[in-house]
Amino acid sequence: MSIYDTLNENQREAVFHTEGPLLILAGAGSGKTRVLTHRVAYLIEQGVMPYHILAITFTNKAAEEMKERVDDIVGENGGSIWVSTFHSMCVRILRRHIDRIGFDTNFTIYDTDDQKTLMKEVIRLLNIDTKVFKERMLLSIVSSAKNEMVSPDEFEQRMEGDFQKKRIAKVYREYEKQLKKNNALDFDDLLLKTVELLQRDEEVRSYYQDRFRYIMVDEYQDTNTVQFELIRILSDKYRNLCVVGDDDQSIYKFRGANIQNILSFEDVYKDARVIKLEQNYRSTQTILDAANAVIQNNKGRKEKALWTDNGQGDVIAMKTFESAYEEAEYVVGDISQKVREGKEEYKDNAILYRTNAQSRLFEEKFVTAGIPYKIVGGVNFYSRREIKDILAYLKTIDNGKDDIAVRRVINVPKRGIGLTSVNRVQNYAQDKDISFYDALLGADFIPDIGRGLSKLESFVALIEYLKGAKEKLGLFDFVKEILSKTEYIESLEQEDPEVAQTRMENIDEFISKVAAYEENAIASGEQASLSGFLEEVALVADIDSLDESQDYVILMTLHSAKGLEFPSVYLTGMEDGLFPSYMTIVADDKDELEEERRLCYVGITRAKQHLTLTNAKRRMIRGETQYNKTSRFLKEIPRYLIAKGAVFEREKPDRDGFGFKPKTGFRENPFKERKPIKQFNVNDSSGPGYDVGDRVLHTKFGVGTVTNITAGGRDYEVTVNFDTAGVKKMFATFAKLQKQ
DNA sequence: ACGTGGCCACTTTTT
DNA sequence: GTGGCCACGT
Repeated sequence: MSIYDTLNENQREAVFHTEGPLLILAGAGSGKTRVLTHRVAYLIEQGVMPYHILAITFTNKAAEEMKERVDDIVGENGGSIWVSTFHSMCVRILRRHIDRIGFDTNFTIYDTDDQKTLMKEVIRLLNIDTKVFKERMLLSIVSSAKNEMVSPDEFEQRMEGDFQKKRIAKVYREYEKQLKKNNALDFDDLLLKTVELLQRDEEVRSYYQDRFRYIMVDEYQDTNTVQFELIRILSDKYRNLCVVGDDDQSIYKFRGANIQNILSFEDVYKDARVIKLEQNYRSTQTILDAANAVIQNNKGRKEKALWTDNGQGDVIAMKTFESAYEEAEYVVGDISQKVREGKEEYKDNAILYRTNAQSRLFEEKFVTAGIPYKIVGGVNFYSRREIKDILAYLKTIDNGKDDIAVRRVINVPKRGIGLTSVNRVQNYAQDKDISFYDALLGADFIPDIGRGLSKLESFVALIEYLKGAKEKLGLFDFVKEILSKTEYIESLEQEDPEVAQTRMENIDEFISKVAAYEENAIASGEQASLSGFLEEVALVADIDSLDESQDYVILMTLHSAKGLEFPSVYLTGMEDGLFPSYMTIVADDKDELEEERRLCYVGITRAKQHLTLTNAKRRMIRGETQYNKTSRFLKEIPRYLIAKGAVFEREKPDRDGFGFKPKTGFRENPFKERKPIKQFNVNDSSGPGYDVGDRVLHTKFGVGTVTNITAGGRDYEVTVNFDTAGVKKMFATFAKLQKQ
């Protein structure tokens, strides 16, 4: 009996085929993760050093899971294999070697917001008319150029003769120049610069080629041109490249994914072995039939048909509602009922939708019904204002060349440095061709700076002090020091007491993340560096925070759902104009519609047992009521698979036990016990109101036991071991822990 | 220097 | 319905 006995014939073949290029066409739910992990185990068993194995996944979460599962099979041996996303792998390589192509190794990573700010700057510098070229559009053009590995020079050549487009080439060039000046890379650069480095530096190239003798790439259908080039170079010496993907699940064309990477893999690698995995272990036959029926309407795909042993299962539920409001009410009520009857847990249920905006109605219903839920995506935690402010301080201290970060915090909290002063510094820096912060260091040479000088000097003194503090303190204490020395919290309260509460909760969560990062680093014997933390933060996706051990209903877009599975799936907003989106309908572009259809296919195949499809006749979009028709994708599902529910009537929700509170009364979120914000200066003898050993309740982390309390200068620092969320350190003032 | 009020564009999806 | 931006007033 070996671990490979549980695999089917095709899966085994994929596991044992270790030498040379291999394409695994893995249909949804066909056990590709099992194949990949077993393949790693097999390689190690065959005597391959773990050190020589590289596995690339789509998200950090997938990478974590894979590491765990490999460890389960081969023990800690798996520890030294590289499992990471494209982006984190590139960062790791670049941090070591990017100086060889003329960047500092402590570069900053720019997120979408930073890119926007930078682009605005470029637009200003070049006097671009934003009526003609929108910054959004410019960014997307630059991004696709980078994804296609087109340099500014090439771009300009291609645009020869078109005056307008030549202007875009100028924008591209200037944008690149600014990035370099700020010692920053954007997301696309992470990939592009790595390829550039490998192409240009023979020594680095052969080092990594020799290191990564066995390379595996998951979700291959969503790789773009640079990513393809990257793995092509890396695998060029040993050619042991195994890619796994499903062309029917390619949904990131808008982000540069090149479906040709998978469709023509066999043309590029003539000796490639191709293995199809068509047996599905996830869903019922009914669900698969529906998925197959939908996807069959696409033309450009590799023919395949999923099948399963799982049996027919339930028919698919389909409900039409008068309004989106009723749709949400039904879904929430249905889940609530199933849980009450003990049929399922909350976490068995996922609500999927096309656009993030649709989450709002569901959220409202969940709050009133008192049901735990988790929304994935939407406004990224790290792009909230207060978090970006703190991050900008950290970046300023970490990389003084990052002008965008410095300019963000120079007057936050308000310290009387206005636009005029900032512009003077800016112009001076530009003149002398030095960074913004370097200009501040020599502020007394700046012409006309006048009364602003003392304020600038005290800002510089603050940053310089913090730079010193960074060396002496651990990361956690250092972040606390920043908050205290800048008086950031106080300024929040002063500015707007209403939202200060939420912002402080976010800051509290951020601090917990810092603590978690530090503990994690110490546990794995690494150094908890500021740069390391910033890097991790820049590369996390919201989906990475999904925690299967927590019992909550999960809400997310169809895009985020890729790679996941749930016993019950609600595919909501199945309306023409919403899904497929209005844009793709009017674009009248077959390819775009096919991509939407693949998205539908992804959604359907997330369901293991129960699939519910819903739509609403009327819904508010951007404050306007729209009347949409049933989604064309719904009509592609054969009728016999569907139990069609009548149009929803408001049928005595109370007797049905939907459990909704009457509309009047009880509008407050029951999770949030509002207490007056406790002031700083807790130097009184009362303590935080609980003690070591007490059981306490936190709004986000649930119940836990207090393991430590230390009195800081102005606040108590509490360590709590939460039953589900693990150990967290936090400030008593933010945490608002309730003694149980 | 900084706050405010009105106008506008925006929403498809994200590492 | 919301957030960003500009113009204006203090």
